[in-house]
Amino acid sequence: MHWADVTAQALAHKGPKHIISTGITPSGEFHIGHLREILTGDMISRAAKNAGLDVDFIFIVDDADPLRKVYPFLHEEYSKFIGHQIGSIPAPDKEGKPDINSFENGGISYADYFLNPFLEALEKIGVKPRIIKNLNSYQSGKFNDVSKIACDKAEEIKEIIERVSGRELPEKWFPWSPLDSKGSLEGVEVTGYDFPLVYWKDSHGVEGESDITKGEGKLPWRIDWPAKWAWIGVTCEAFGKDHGAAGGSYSTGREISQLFGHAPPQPLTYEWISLKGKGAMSSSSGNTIGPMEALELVPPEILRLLIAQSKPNKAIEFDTGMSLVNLADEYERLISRNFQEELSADDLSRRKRVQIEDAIGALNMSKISIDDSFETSNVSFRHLSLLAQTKSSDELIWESLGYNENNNPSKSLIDRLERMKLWIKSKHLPEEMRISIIDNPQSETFAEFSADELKILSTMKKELTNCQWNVDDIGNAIPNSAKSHNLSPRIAYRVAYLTFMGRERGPRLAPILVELEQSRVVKIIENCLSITDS
RNA sequence: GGGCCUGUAGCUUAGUCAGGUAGAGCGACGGACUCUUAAUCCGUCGGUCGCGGGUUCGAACCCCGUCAGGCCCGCCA
Repeated sequence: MHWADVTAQALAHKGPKHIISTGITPSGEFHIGHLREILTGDMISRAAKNAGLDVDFIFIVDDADPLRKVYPFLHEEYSKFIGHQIGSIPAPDKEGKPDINSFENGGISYADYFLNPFLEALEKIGVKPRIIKNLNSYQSGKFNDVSKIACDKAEEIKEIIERVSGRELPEKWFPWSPLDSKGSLEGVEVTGYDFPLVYWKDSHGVEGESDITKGEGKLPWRIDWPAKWAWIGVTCEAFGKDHGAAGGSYSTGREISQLFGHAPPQPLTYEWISLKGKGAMSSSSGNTIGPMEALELVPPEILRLLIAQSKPNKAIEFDTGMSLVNLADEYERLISRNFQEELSADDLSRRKRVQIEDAIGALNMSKISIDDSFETSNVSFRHLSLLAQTKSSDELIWESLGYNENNNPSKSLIDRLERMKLWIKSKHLPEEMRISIIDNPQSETFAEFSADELKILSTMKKELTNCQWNVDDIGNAIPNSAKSHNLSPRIAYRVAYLTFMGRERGPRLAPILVELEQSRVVKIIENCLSITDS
């Protein structure tokens, strides 16, 4: 059973109606690590729907959180906004400076600046959550009841956090962070509470009051989270391992949730996604691949497959090179499998059955829409990469794939080609996939050539010198150079790849060679022969 | 210091909750297609299940210990 189905089954035991939640703070650029948060929730939702449950899938945008510091991608001018809520401060301009002018004239906030592109990416990936913005929720009174309970039960909450997390809270600790005289949540000391007012003194020595029913502050994270569960009615939430550890915010949250009269949600902890060889993904270090950037390179199904095929508690190492190629290949293998036939095999072991079912589950989770059927494209990722690198126009590519005026390529195939072209142009294309002709071959490559191989190379030169310069004749010339010596064409291909590309295997040579000048190709072989002669 | 998660073939992993012959995919290797060679098909190789102990007729799985990596215990999600 797919991991999402396992969670869905646990939910089914609890009741027929569920609110599945995810949440992210838009404090900087989103990356595909954030995608795991959303997709994990999305996949549970999908599995729960398949199980016949009534599901509401939500994405809480934590834009009531304060700006923690001036991140490397921000201008120093942001230092005056430290501690201010990211939903109420200006978005950065091109230089990373706060665009105060624009913000005051109805421009977007810091939080929306980072959130909006992510929402666009989500749409392409087929994720359609109900968006709940935290700051607005506080301001519109959604938190009123839970905030009152929290403040009324301050001592109980303090006891839970100190006992469960094992840390000591300050004497003056209070479960409400008021906004100070400048609009910051930092350095404010609570001096009293009389519902609905919390009295405070800030770091500038100013005293004031905060109405907890008007969003003049917020609950600290460890209370804010279970408070959201309570007022929204969250029954299931996937969260990162930072929250999942014992003594972490889920541990304290599940107890605090009871104070609000709400059963804690079904948890699912997921691991980080790291960039291969570069450690955890992190917005501040610039060590990121954004969801939009990833979507420019691969179709959304493949991004979904990345998340779907790994169990949540497994760390994912991601890179935009061969990992993506392999993932794309994996996807193509999956869609071309005949699961019904595999499942109906007589000697099917239990293990095998589970594996097939997991594969079906992962594939279903990779669909953009639940109703999508799969399109078998008949062209592999690698083949498309070859065509995109060798053909001079799209028309020639479609022609090569057998399309014509009466038989047009599908929209998704056209999209794939566009992405492939971007990928080839980008820095992400792995060397292994890049097609390059070696004009001046390295002598080491030929040191081990056998007498047979040398004979073939020599014959190949003659064949290529004399043949017509078209795909068919070139295609025949290579195997013929072996056949004329009664040798396997396989050897001729090996020789040809080593000669022209410096490797043992590769894409079909004729379509590549035909793009080069005949004299240049012959010259390459001559160069090789002169090396091997000496 | 205390706690949680992860460790299975060269790589990605299933199996751990309910102990019963370690199972896939990729790669590698070999062969076939008498040849559209990054293709397809067939086959082969490959595992002291991190390590040590214990329980058991039987342990990847349960228990104890230990090593390695990650995370939490700071209003850093």
